[in-house]
Amino acid sequence: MLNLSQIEAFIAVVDTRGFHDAATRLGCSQPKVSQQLRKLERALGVTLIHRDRLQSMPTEQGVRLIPLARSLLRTAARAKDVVSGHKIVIGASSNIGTYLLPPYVARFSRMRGNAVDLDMRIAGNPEIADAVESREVDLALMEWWDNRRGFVAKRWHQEKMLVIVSPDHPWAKRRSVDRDQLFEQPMIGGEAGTGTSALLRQVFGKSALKIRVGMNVGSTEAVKAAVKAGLGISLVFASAVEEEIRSGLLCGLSVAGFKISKDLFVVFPEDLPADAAAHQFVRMLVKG
Amino acid sequence: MLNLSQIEAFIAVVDTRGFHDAATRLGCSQPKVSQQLRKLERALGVTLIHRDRLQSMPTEQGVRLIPLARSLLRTAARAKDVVSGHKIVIGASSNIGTYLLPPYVARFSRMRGNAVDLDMRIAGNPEIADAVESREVDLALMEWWDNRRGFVAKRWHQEKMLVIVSPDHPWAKRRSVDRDQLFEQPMIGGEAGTGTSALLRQVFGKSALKIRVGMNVGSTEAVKAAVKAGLGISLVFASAVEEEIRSGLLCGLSVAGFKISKDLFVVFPEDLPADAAAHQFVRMLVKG
DNA sequence: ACACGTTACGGCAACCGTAAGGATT
DNA sequence: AATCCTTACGGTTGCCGTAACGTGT
Repeated sequence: MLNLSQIEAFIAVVDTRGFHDAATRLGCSQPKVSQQLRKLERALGVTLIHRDRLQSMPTEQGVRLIPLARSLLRTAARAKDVVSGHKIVIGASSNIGTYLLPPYVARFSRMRGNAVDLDMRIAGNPEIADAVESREVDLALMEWWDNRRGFVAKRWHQEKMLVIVSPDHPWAKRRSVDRDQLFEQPMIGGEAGTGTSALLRQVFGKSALKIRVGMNVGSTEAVKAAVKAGLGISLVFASAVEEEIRSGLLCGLSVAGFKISKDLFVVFPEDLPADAAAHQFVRMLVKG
Repeated sequence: MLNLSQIEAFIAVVDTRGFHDAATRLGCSQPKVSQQLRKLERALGVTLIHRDRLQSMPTEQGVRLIPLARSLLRTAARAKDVVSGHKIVIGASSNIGTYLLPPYVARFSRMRGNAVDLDMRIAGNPEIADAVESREVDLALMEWWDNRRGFVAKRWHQEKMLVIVSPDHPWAKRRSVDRDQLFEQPMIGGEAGTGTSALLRQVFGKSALKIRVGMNVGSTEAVKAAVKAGLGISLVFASAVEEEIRSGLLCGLSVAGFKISKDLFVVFPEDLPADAAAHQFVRMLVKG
């Protein structure tokens, strides 16, 4: 049977790129790290770390192990909180976690006082999907969910999406833009795996295929910066640009004749007990 | 640091509702289970199992731990497959892959949860032979194997072969046909390289040479369609025509005085590790 | 008395830190 | 020589199976 302290040693070596530093971080002797690694490698039947004088690097197989290893450690670390039931971890995709979640968390904390210790994990939508599946988080607020077995997904919010342009853009003074005009402009893409292209197909049908994504900058903050700099236009959460639109740093437009909004889901395990704190959070979301 | 074998013991007790049965399942002594549980409970600072004379049940905290514990075990079990990077790929000749394999795959998936990523490759018998030799597939289910070096072939199934005719055929009402009558009719041939002609020689000896193959249509689905259309008779897997015979679309006959059945083999590399997921699949096939 | 879990004990393997060894620059 | 990992060694720990011991039916 695999041993978590071996996994911990492996991750320490990966992070510090050295056995000695890994030992320091773990607070143990360096030969112990060597031994743990060797055992793990024998158990798995592969070399995980390429030892090098300058820096020890994971092998190809080691790289494949890393995400699984981190997941194991995070899940194991949660065991204490889970049995106590007093601490819950909420996962959220970047956009949701950044622009929508904070007020809910504040409200929940006020409701429950400090009876419940609340933690958030914000990451990309695909990472959060894995995190809820492996129980690293108790529930997840997501932009897109792929119906994995054993989980419930409920729609809890419908977020309006806005086309944004810089104040120098020809459309800056307009309130809306025609579909065909929109398609002519290349768009700046944000976070991957959030289902935005699926949403566009849903709204515009086949003609959505005409949309060109000129750049993909990975995060909404980066999208906003790129649009402000006049690099192009984009489509983002209304909540994400509320501030900039009010202060005139960005201009938000709708698409004439279309209502573009994204359904947001809360996802949790089917077997989440109804009296768990996490379940109360879900009810708060879905009701109000 | 949490220990996975403690978690394993916990889950075993939860599943079997008893320390003794848990020990049996884990293949260890019962006091060991007690000890593991006590350690886990001390580590988490709570009682996880309510010991009872009749059945041991998880406490409220224990219940909360269950999903996380199962997740940990599943993830840990995946480690080996993940580093290997090889999801299991099962090769199968068309007939086997189409008519026999699916229930086995379903059963294996249930056994192993989603811990193993299973893929199938269905192609002609010769193609599958090459695929297993070049390690494109981890194991192959075949109708015929030419004893290439470095591989093990085990018989895992004996499939009954039926003569099939259309419901309009003079033999339609009969349950069996004489050998000599069979030889008079030209047969429709199916997939090449499946060893059917060798099988016929084995069953009928030299007289099998009298068999004439009037058409060769390449696949069993095509054979069935041709026979239904009254183009001739054929000899196919009983499993392949079960449905049609039940519904009267085809009639199946045996050959009087002969038992025609084809041995099916599972083929895999000699050096396939005994603990590889693919090897477990082989064991499942050969045992049950 | 029986069924089931806990406690006690002892042998043995595994762990882990110190110290020495190797390899590479 | 210096650095970094591996190997060697020995004391200690703790694991685990057998056996004895509660405890409730």
